[in-house]
Amino acid sequence: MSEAAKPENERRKFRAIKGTRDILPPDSALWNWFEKTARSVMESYNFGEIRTPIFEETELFARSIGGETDIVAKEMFSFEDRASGRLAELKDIIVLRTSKSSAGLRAFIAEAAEFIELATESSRRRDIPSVDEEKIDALRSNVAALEKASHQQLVDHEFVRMLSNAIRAVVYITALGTFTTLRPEATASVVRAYIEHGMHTRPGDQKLYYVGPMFRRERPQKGRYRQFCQIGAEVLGASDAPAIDAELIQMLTDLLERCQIEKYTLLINSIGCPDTPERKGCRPKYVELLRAKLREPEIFSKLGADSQRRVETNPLRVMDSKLPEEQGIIEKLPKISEHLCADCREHYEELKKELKLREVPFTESPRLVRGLDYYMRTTFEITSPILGAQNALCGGGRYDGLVEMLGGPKGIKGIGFALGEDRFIDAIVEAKKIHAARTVDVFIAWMGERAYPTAVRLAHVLRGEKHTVELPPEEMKFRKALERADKMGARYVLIIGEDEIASDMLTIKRLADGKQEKISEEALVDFFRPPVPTKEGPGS
RNA sequence: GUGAGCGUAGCUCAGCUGGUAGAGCAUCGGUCUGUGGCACCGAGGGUCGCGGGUUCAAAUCCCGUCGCUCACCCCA
Repeated sequence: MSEAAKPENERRKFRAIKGTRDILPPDSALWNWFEKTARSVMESYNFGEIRTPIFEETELFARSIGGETDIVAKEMFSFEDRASGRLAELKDIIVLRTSKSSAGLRAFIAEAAEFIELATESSRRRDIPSVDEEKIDALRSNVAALEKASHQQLVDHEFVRMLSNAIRAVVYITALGTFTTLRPEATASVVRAYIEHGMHTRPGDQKLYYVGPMFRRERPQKGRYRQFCQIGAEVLGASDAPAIDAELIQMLTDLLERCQIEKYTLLINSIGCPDTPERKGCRPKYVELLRAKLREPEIFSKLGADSQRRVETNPLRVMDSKLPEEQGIIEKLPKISEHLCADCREHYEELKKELKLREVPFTESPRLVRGLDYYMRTTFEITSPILGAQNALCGGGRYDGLVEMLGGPKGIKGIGFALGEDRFIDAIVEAKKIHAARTVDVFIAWMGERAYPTAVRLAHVLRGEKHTVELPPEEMKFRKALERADKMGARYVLIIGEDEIASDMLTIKRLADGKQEKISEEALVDFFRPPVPTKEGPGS
C-alpha cells in the first residue's frame, strides 16, 4: 500500500492533550531530585507518606472544596464510572444505533423498552444511583408512541427521527453508575482516608504528606497545567495549637532553603472562623461588614465588573483583585485582622510568636484570602517574583471543620499546604543554583568478539556496585565509542579490546583529562570505590 | 469562558513587495579499523498546522478552523 493510499487515521500524529506535558531526561532528574529533597525535609519533621487514589467520588470534592467554587463548578474532569452488565450494554446500543430499516426500528424499540424496565428495577434495588422518575416517564411515553405508531407514521422519517433522538438523549444522560472525578487537589482524599481508616485512634497528631498529579480543566498558561503535580502535607488531630501551623510553615521555608530559592515572600493572614455552635463566627460577620461597605454606591461604582460580581458571590475575593485601579479602594476597606473574635485573634497572635521563635520571616497580608471553602483562621502563601502571573509557589491554611463535615469524628482539627511542583521546578531553574543531571559513570568500549563476554560480565559487576554503566549493544569502532562516551557525558571509559584480552589487563580512561591506566580485573571494583559522587545532587 | 501574540526540519529561526523551500545546531555516515571534545566532506529529515478563496502561479495575500504561548477569570 502506498503512502498516499493510507487512511487518514493511520498517519495521524498524536500529541499530548492540552495542558499536559512530557518531562524528559535530563529534566526529569531535577524533578526526581526535588521530590527526594521534599520527602527528606518532610520526613525530618516526622511526616509519613500517604498514597491515595487519583480519582474519587465527585461528591467528595463538591462537599469539601465547595460547590460554588470554580474548581468544582467548571474545572473538574468527571466521568460516570458506569456499572457493567446488560444495562450498560443497552445504553451503548441505544445511543449508538442508527436504524433506517423497520427491523432496526423494531429492535430499537425493544431495546428501549428493556432499558426502561431494567433501569427501574436496578434503581429500586439500589444497584445504581436512583434514576430520575421524570426521565423514565418521558422515555416510556416516547417508546409507547413509537410502538403505537401507525404504518403511515413509521414511514415518516421525520417522526421516527424525532422520537428516536428524544429516546437516545434521555438514555444518554441517565446515570447508571457513580460520578467520579480526577482529583483537583488532595486534601479531600487525605481527610476521606483519615476518616475511613479511623486514623484518629492512632497516637498523636497524624502528619501526612503526598506527592502526585492533580487535574483541573483550566486554560493553560505559565505555571498552570491541566495535569500538574502537587506536593502537600496535612496535620490532623485534636490539637489546633499555633505551633503546628508554625512548624508546617517552617517546613516549607526549610525546603526553599534546600532548593536555594532565596527570592520569595511568605504571606500570612487569619480569615477568622465560620459560624458553628462552637465558634463565634467572626468571618461571616466580617464578610457582611465588607459586603455592606462594598455596596456603598461611591465604592461600588469604582469597581470593575468582576469585583462587582464578587460583592455578592464572594466579597473576600475582592481583596486580592489584580486591577491597578481598584488597589486604592482595597487599601481602605476594613481589614479582617481588625474584626477577628477574641479566640481567633489570640490564635493569630500566637502563630506570629511561634514563627518569630523559629526565625521564619513573614509578611502579614490582610488581603490573603483562600479560594477553597474549607479554610479558616490561619492562611498562608509563598510567592515568588520570578514566576509570572501564577506566582504562588505554595499555599495552605487551617480547616478545622472539614473532618466533621465529611462525616468524621467531632473535634478533629486540620491544617495543610500544597505546593505546585511545576512552579517550584521553574523557580529552582530560575534561581540557577541547582543543576541536577543524570550522568554515566562508566562507558564500556569493547572491541571484538573476544572482548564482548568480559564486557557483559563487568557491566553487571559495576551495576551491582550501583554505578551507571552504558554497554553498547553492538560493536563500535574505538574512535566512535569514545566519541559516544564523550557526548553522553561519561566520566570513565572502560576499554576492553584485543590488547586487554591478550594481556589480561583492563584500561580505564578518565574523560575529563584523558588520563588512563592499566588495571587488573580484580582491582576494578576497588578503583571505583568509594562510589562515584552523587549522580543527582546539587551541583554548583 | 474572554482577550492578545505566534504556527516553516528534532531545536532556534531565515525566506513573506506572490514564481511550489533554506541556514545554524542536533542526528547518521565518511575523512579516521586503538584514543573523544576540533575541523572538513556527505546523507537523512518538511504535503511551510489544517481547510477554503484570490491567481496562470500561494510558505507569502484574504477568510475560516485547529494548535501553541501569554494574560484575564480562578487557583498551587
